[in-house]
Amino acid sequence: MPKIVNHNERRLAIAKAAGIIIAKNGLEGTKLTDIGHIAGVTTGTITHYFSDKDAVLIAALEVAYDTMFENISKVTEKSHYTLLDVLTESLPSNKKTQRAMSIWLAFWSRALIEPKISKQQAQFRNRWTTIIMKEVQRHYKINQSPIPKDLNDIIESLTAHVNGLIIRAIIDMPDWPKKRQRKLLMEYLKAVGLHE
Amino acid sequence: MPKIVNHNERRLAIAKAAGIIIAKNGLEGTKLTDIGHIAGVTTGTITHYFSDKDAVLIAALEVAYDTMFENISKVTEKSHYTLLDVLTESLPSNKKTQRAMSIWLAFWSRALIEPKISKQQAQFRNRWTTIIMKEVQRHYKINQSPIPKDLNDIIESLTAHVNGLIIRAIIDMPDWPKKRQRKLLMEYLKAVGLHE
Amino acid sequence: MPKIVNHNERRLAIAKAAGIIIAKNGLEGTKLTDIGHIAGVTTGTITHYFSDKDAVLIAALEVAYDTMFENISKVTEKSHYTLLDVLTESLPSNKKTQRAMSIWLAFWSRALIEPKISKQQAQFRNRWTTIIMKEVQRHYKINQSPIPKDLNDIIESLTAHVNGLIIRAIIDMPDWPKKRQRKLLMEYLKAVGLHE
Amino acid sequence: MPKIVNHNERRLAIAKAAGIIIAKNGLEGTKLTDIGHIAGVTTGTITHYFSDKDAVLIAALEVAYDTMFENISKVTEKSHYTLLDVLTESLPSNKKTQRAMSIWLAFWSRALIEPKISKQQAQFRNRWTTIIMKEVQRHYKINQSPIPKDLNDIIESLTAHVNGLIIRAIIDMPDWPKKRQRKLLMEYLKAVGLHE
DNA sequence: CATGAATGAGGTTTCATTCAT
DNA sequence: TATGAATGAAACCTCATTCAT
Repeated sequence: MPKIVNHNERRLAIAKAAGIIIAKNGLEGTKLTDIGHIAGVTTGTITHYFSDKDAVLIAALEVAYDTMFENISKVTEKSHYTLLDVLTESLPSNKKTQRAMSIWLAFWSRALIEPKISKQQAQFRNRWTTIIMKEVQRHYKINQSPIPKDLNDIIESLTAHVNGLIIRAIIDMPDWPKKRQRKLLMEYLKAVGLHE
Repeated sequence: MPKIVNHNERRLAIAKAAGIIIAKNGLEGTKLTDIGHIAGVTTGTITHYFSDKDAVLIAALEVAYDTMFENISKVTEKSHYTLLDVLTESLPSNKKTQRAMSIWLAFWSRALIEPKISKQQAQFRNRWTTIIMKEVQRHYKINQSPIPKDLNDIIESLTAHVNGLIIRAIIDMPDWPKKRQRKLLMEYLKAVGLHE
Repeated sequence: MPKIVNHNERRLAIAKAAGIIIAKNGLEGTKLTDIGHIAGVTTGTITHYFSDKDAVLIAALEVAYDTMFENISKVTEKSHYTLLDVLTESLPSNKKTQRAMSIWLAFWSRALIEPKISKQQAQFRNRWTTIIMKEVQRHYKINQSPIPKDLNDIIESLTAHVNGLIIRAIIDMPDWPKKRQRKLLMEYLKAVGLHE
Repeated sequence: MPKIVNHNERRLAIAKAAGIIIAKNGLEGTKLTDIGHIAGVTTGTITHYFSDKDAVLIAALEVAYDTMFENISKVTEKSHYTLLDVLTESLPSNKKTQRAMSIWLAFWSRALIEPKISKQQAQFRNRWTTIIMKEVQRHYKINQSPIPKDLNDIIESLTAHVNGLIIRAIIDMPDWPKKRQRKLLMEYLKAVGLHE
């Protein structure tokens, strides 16, 4: 009988290791040997679980996505929460989310070049848009406001603003503690009628 | 007898060639040979004019920055213009600015890793903040509004929003024609009392 | 409880699968995983039945040899046949023999390097020479000709010629249909007094 | 001013080194590092002069071809020579030609797989056929014999025979000194009316 | 000063073999 | 006995940098 291992578990472990290296060294500074070193395996093992180096990187991106979505879920499962609470989870407020955002950021420029990454990003954006759309509508309902006609643009604007805050926060981390991130986000929401 | 050429001119030509390649292939897909091919020189010549590959890349980034600032200057030199007009120049509205923004985007993730790039980005941000600060104050003056106490946060929020719009526009270019970029920016400015 | 299978049967199945891959991809393009794929087993199973990759390849060569010798036997078992009939069986006239010859050809250059392969080839050649020697003597007997003194050289020359025809036929297959192969062989046999 | 080197000379030196390794280790046992070791350069230099490993191997094959054709030319430039003399030059009679033939043999099986090699071989065969055709016609003229109708088949048969002798001689070198090679070739030529 | 030929370190990837079950 | 997961050595190739002219 052959060795029995949990295929998905090992894939996940390698993907997580890849995420650590990507956040630390950037996408082009990520070497398979370094990933293997963190994961405790050799490069041969990595390519046994992934077709390609690219496949490893994409798996790391997926793990980063999942981290964000899980955080959002944790909030929306509660009985009382505001749109601000949901969106705050999308900001790099703690070490874990910071790393997830760094990984995410690392892929942006590559998405411009490689269609495979571009598709992956688009898929993620759709997931995010769907969630936010639902939460924004919930906000209007709770506040008994009518749903605006240009809802799509409101969502796009909100998305852009959150993206912008993420970048600013990640790049100038010391100047952007969690409180400030949340405060600026709140000001924006107030201004566009999404907080009260 | 060596060819006599203008040192700075050749540096600029190489930096521009580098920008073309970065916008096309991304930062990690940029090879000195490709840059040389565009600039009509070989790698030996490039490293003769630049200490390092990194120096070439940074020069390309500076050229991209200059493009943006020049565009802004063109607007502010006019007699009548609004804050919206100024900020619109910072969006990837035409081929040239799109390329400049792509280059800029390519450097973000690297700024997280390399202090040299990080410093360069910070320097650029300061320049930008200074300009925008002045223009925002001009807006309040023209509209005879008092200058808010949290001016810094307003600038930061504005910066974040513009950054976010740039990313969204570059990554999903076909869905983001110039008009839509400007419209969404205007909505934001109205919401935060920086337009009309 | 392990599966109960016939050891020799599985070895043969794997060797045949190896032959298919060798004919298709050449000796250096032959991977154990591909052989396993054809045979419906994994590499672990292959190396369980064979000491070595080389052992698998040699087994494939043996199968190819056996194909040729079986074909010859089928002819010599008949009551009436000529030397030409026997030799024709050694030419790549149909799909099956073509594959056998391709496998055989693949091993030639390796025989120059590896003594193990070289020995195998020598052994095969001896078997072939013995058969041909017998058939040539039968030819002289039937035609009531005296046996020439330089019989060995005649056999060698004949062997060389057949080898040469095989190569030409395999490499330029479309130009070498069965008829032409047989015709050219016949011309040679006539010229050296081994036909009619 | 850049370094000045003779590009073709260095390519040739590397190709020759490749030929030495191919003859010694076979095609799949040929590593770029070994070639570099013989040529006194590193792998980087090799790939600077050749696009690919394949390109190096093909260059080695071309050098082997040229060796054979040069030997033939040396004979045909003399005032008196026979067809046997010409063909003898195509046999692996000395160390140098033995190596050339070993290289040639190494490529046969690969020609079945790779079209690039196949084309190269076809090109070589055409060159050889042209030469031999001319020499065979010269033979008939000198001997005042009419040119047979099936000249093409005669050439093909002759080619096949020479190929066969080459293989036999290379594989069982100790048993095939130059004299024996020439003797067997002569017997064949006599038998088909191409010697006297 | 200016160039491009040459370098070689190091990364990804392949694949026969090993070993735990 | 039989299997397939895991390994890791080694090969090719890329490309920034160096150096001779």
